Amino acid sequence: MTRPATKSLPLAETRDQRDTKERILDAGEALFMEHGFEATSLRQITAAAGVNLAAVNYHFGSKEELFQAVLTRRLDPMNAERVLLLEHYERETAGQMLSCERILNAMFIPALRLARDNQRGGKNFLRLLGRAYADPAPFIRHFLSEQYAPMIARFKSAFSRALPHLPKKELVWRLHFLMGAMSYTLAGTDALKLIAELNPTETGNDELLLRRLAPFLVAGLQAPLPDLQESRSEGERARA
Amino acid sequence: MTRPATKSLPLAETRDQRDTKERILDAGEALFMEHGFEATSLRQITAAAGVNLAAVNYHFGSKEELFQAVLTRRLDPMNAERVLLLEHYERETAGQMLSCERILNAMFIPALRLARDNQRGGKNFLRLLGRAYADPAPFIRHFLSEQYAPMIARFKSAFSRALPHLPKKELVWRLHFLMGAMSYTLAGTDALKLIAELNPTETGNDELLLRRLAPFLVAGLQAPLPDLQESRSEGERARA
DNA sequence: GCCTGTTTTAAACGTATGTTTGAATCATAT
DNA sequence: ATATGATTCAAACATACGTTTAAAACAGGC
Repeated sequence: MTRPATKSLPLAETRDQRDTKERILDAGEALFMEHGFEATSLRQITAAAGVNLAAVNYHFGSKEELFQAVLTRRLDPMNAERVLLLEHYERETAGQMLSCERILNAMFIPALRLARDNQRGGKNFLRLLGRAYADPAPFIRHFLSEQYAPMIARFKSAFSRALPHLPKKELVWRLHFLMGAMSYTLAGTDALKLIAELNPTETGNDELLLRRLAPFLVAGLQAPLPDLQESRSEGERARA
Repeated sequence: MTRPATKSLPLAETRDQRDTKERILDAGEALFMEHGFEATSLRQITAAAGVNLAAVNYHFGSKEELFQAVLTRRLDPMNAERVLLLEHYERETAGQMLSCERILNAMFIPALRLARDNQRGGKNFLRLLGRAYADPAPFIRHFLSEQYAPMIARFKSAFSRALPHLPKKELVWRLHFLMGAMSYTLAGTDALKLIAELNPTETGNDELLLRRLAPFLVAGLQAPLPDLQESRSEGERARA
C-alpha cells in the first residue's frame, strides 16, 4: 500500500533512482553521525541530499529503516571481508595454529581499509558506528547484535583455538574488552584529549595505530587468569 | 537580566529550591541517557520532574548548562575520589613503586562505587557517560576534556613511574586504549550481545568484572613495545 | 504587615517534527 | 503514440521544539 515492496523492473535500475537512494544514504550517514539517530531530522537529510522530503519514506519506508540501510551498506561488506581474511589466514597456515596477532589483523585490516576510503564513508562511518554502540534504542541494539553475530562467532572460535588454555567464559569477557578498546579507538572521538599531546603528524596515521593497539590487545588476551576466589575485593577492603 | 547569577541568601537553601533543582537533575540524567543530549527535550525533562517548563532556564540558564550540571554532579566527586585513592595508595607504599594493579584499582573502585549506588545515578549515569564520550558536539567534548584533564594527568604520571621503560608517547596511546575498554565496559551497553551467553547470575556482578578487566589491562600496559620500523604493513602485504 | 528578593507559573515567540496523500512527471515496452 | 508502472513533488496532518516574558505566589527580615 505505502511503497512498492521491491522494484518490478530488475533489468536496469534507472540511474536516477540509484542516485536518489545513494544521496540519501550519504547525507544520512553524515548527519546521523553528527547528531545521532533521534536528533537527526528527515528534513535535514533530504535537504542535504537535494531530494524531496517524501523520498526517504518512499525508498526506505521509514526513518528507522533508513538508519539500518546506512549501517548495512558499510557494515555488511566490512564484516564479510573480515571473515574472508580470517579464512585466508587459516588456509595459509594450513594445519598450524593461527596466532592471536593474525586473528586480530583480520579484524582490523578491513576496518582500516574502510577508514581510509574517504569516498565511501571513511572515518565518519566509524564514528557513526561508535555512536550507535552507545545508543540504547532497542531497534539499534537488536540490529547491531544480528549484524555482528555471525562474524563474532567466527572470530570467537578462532581465538578459542589460539588460546586453548583460556576458559570459554573468560574468552567472552576478553573479547568484550577487546571490542571496547577497538571501537573506541577506531571511532577516534578522543573523548579525553589524550591524543592532543601527540605529534600532530602522527595523528590520523591509522597504520601506526594498529601497530600500537595490536600488542596491547594480544597481551590482554594472553594475560594470566584472574583470581576469582576471594570473596572480598580490594574495593571493599580499601575503604580508607 | 535573565536569571540571578547566584543565590543571595546563603544561610539556608530553601528546601523547595533544592528539590526543584535536584528533580530536574534526576529527570535529566535519566532522559539524557535514554535519548542523548540533542534528542531530549526540556518539555520531557520538566514533565518527568513535575516542574514548570521555565524552571530549567531559570535554575540552570540553558539546556546545555543543565547537561553539564548533570555530568558534573557525579563526575566531579568520582574523579576527586579517584585521585584521593591514588594518593592514599602512594602514601601506603611510601617510597616503593606503585604497581599497575593498584593504580588501576584507584581508577575503578570509585566508578564501581558509583555504579552500585542506584539511589544516586548508578549504572544509568555510567551509560550516560558512555553516550557523552561518543557525542561529537563541541561543547560536550570541551567539557569532558576539561573535566578529566587533572585526573588523567595525575594517573598518567603514576603509570609513568610504574612503567619506567615505556616511552611517554607509547604510554599515552595505551591509556587511550585503556579508557576505551574501561568506559565501554562500565557503560555496559553490551553492543554486540557478547554477554548474552554468560551465566545470567553473573551479569551485573561488577565485582567480578573488575577482577577480570584488571589483568587484561595490566597485561596490555606491560606489553612489549610495538615494532614500528617496517614501512609496509601486514594490511598492505596481505592483499589476498 | 508591608517590603524585598526568590521562585513558580501560564502563555506566547517563530520554527521544526515524521508521515501521508493525491496529483504531476518521468522512462520505457508495446 | 499510448498505456504502465516507477518516481518525484508540494501541501497538509497534528504535534513538538528552546527560550523569553510578565505576572503571580512565596519566603523571611524588619
